[in-house]
Amino acid sequence: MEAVPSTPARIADVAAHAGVGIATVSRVLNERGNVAAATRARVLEAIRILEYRPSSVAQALSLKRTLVIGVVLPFLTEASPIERVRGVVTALAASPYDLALYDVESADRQQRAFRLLADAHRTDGLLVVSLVPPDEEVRRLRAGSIPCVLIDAHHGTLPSVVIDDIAGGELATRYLLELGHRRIAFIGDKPSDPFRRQSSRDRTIGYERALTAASVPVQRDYVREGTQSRHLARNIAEELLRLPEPPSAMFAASDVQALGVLEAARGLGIDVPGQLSVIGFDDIEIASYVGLTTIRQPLFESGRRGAELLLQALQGEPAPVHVETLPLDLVVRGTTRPPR
Amino acid sequence: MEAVPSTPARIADVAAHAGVGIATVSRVLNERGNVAAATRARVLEAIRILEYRPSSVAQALSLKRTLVIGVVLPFLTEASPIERVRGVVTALAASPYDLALYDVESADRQQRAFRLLADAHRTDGLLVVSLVPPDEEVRRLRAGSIPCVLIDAHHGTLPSVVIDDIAGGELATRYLLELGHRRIAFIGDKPSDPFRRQSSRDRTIGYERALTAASVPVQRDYVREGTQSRHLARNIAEELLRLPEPPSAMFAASDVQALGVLEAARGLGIDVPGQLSVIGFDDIEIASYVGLTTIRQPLFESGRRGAELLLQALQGEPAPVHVETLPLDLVVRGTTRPPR
DNA sequence: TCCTTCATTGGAACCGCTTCCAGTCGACCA
DNA sequence: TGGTCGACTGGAAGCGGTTCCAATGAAGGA
Repeated sequence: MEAVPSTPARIADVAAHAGVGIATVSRVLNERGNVAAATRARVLEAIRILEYRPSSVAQALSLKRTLVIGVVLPFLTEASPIERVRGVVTALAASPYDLALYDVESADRQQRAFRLLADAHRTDGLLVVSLVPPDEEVRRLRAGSIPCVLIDAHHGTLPSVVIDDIAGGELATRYLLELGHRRIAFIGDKPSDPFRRQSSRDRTIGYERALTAASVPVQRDYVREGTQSRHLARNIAEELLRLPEPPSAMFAASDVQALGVLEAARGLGIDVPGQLSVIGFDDIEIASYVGLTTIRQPLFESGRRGAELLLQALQGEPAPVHVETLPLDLVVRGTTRPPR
Repeated sequence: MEAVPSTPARIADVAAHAGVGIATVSRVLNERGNVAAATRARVLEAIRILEYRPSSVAQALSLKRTLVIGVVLPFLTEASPIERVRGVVTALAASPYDLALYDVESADRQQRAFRLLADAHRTDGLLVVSLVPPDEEVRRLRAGSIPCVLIDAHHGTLPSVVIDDIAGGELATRYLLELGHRRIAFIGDKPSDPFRRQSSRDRTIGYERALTAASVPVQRDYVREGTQSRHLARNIAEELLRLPEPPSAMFAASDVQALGVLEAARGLGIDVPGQLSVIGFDDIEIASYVGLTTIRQPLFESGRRGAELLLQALQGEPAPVHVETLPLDLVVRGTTRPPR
């Protein structure tokens, strides 16, 4: 039985044990070649005996890279960001990079996270989800030459992976229009939300555009906003359904909100899709369970793709500041039907 | 306008700019005191001008701590681990620690993750979720004196945060028995799953124990196993419902599986809870939406608590190898009712 | 007035690894 | 057989911090 040292071995210990210089050990470790087979064997044996593992911290300092990729995102609470993270994890699995997660629920957390990450040392690259880093931090990142890819967000000088939210809003709305609906309500994010997603606003634009294209006037009281929560969406939907002239269809800017709508309808004894059609956005896991008609956006894929772009940039490839737009699909399930 | 240096400033730059030694800058940075107010001001000014941020990598090397906590977990795919991670994130938010995420979907990923983490340098502490690290790695962690807390898993020599799965299984089953059910089926995880959770097996034990206590014989063909997926659970539930003498109630080892059961019932036109009662386990977000009766386990809390214990250990407090058992609650909603 | 005390300060060692660079030495060629 | 070449090898200089320790000098006490 080989003795286990009480303190982890350092490269010098290995060198001493093998009777070689530390440079040689390093060469063996990094397969730099130029090491005699016999020497190599002795070193490997010493490594085995001492259970030596190089300190990644020391390597990071020496090589000026950490092999860590930071992922900054708000709303870890929700289903869709999680799907994106899964995509990132998958893409990173085959790489030597670790993933550090920064959830920013509040504005100051956000501040802190970016500050931390822009310190040019903690991570080699950054993936920012559904958030636009302040210009100041973008400048810092650039100064530290830390590549950064945005997912579900736009910035003039950063590559990003997005969907066309306007088109998505149009797609959903047009579908409802084609079914014959004319009284179509929209439930999106609240503009006052500091984290308000651009995406929600764009979906609103798409919604209005589709209505206009179909010569259906946009009614102010059919366009409502709450935060990304089922509960709030439910309240809003209830209000809408109690209107003198309630909508015959609702387009929610996210599936989570659509669930709130369904709940409201259920609570009020309103049949879906008999009396009310509902369409969501995202196609999260539960959507298929509930049979929700929705616009599918490739969440998992967005994370994977973003991570791939970042890895490329990390490889030194000249990752152009390009915007990659992922496709959207209308997924028709059971919550939509022509109006009576 | 102050010039922004092209390359990030190092502590020596600050020292030079302020006309002091680097030791003094470090003292200011770490508020070690013993620095004249005027000197301090000059240093701070230099830091501001140069936009200096200490390199955490260099600090890590020098201080022998990384300020990173690793979280290892399988099934990032699923709702419940995510809830736990949220708890961890919350607990860590107030601390100076970052969170590195290691998702282990396969056995070799698992191997790799533990290997990486036990290298004694990458993280200061480890949180392992729903997984038991191999003894070999536990030894390594101990050798590197990296504290480790288990969540939803047991190990003789490591502190952990768990629930009493046996009691949970009993609680669910007893409730069904009290409603008057006698033909109660159980759907759990497959034993052949390499990641199979101990928890599922324990719930089975609780299930059997409750039946036995009520003098209801355990029927082999009422106890089924699949993996943690809605789809498989659905298939299994369909089989059960097609039995000559189908169960009047089903206890699923997780809410996700319970959803599969509900789906099966819906597909077969079987009314829940009219003809079939269903109870799940976990109380994930959707459960309340669907109105699923379930056993609530504090997922978020488990992550928070685990992180707290780890932080304590990191503070040098003698974290005893204790097992913290979190409480379970029966949450009665709409999917259970006495049999006809 | 001289010495001790103590707040300040900076030099230098060290954390553990990579790598440049110079030195060794046997092999091969003319 | 002398010289050149090239495969190996190890010393030492960073990477960017922290901190021990000695040095400086002004203030306080005898």
